[in-house]
Amino acid sequence: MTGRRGRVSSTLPAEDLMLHPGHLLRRALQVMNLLWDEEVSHTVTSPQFATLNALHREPHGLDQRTLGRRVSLDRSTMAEVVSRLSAKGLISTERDARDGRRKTITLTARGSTVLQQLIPRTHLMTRRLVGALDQREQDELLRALTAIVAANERA
Amino acid sequence: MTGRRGRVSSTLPAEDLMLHPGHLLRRALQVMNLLWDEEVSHTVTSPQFATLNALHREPHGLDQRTLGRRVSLDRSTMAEVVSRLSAKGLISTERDARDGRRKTITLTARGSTVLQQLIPRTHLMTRRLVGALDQREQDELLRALTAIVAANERA
DNA sequence: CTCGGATCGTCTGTACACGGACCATTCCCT
DNA sequence: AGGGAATGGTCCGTGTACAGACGATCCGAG
Repeated sequence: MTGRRGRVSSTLPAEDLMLHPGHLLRRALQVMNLLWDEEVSHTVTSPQFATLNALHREPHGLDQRTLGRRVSLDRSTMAEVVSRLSAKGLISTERDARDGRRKTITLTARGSTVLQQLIPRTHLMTRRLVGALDQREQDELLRALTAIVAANERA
Repeated sequence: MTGRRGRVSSTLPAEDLMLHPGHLLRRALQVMNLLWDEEVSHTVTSPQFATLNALHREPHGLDQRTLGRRVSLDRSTMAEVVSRLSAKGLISTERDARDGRRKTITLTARGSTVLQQLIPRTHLMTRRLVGALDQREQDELLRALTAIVAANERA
């Protein structure tokens, strides 16, 4: 009998990763990215879409840091995303006149058009992503993910 | 009245990303990675853990491609993960004698020890990750993520 | 007005993640 | 046995993702 007392030298069985929410989150995101490519765009990624969306109806634009907070990207990553969107002509950047540290990011006309075209496609993608779930399960998923994110808003 | 017919020139309102499962998946994974660092390990990442775990109780080892399939990593990424785990001495690689194309990956004694130490920590991490949900909600989340992943097993 | 701390953006280094091109090896069919 | 297709690994390019160091700028306390 492998008792409860003393050191147990035998190794534990391998973990079933399918029971680990963390592992499943990674896999689900992989699926999402796959569907994004198929249904939404080959050129604009989902973080890029989120960025364009955050700039929509912000006539004065947003500085890079604030933009990052809105779409949940850190400084470094936001800088790269901004650089790529800028190269594609979907946003324009300008140094803030009042605060020399800040960079003001604005949606270009082309960026706005692209955003409008992409929005309905994201909904199609989402339908495929959660298509295997019934309405109640979809609601539960949204609630659960929101709770997880909200519980770690700190920092 | 902005009618239903004809081209609508007015722009649609910005999307609320909090209602997009795709966006929430990305954010939830960010939270997971944060908690992983705090609760599990600063040196072994979650894909690395998944890799070690897949090798557990595989005395003959696995080739890189099969390993990748088990943990859901493509060839390129698996190669890098293997390289890093190898550098840390947690796995060992060897050319397959029978099939010169294959590389056989085996868990080292040190890798096995590290894996055993990490397993209980991953459970603590998971508890924090889904701590805001009651048991039923946790089950629903697992079911939903599993369904999403299973629905895209193709390819 | 000046200096010290806070803030913004940049840059570097590390790590996942994937597609495509490429080479070596193996497998299968003739 | 020979040759073409399939397979395994590598390498390159692109794109998130984040921490830490750094310089420029701003802001508030004295």
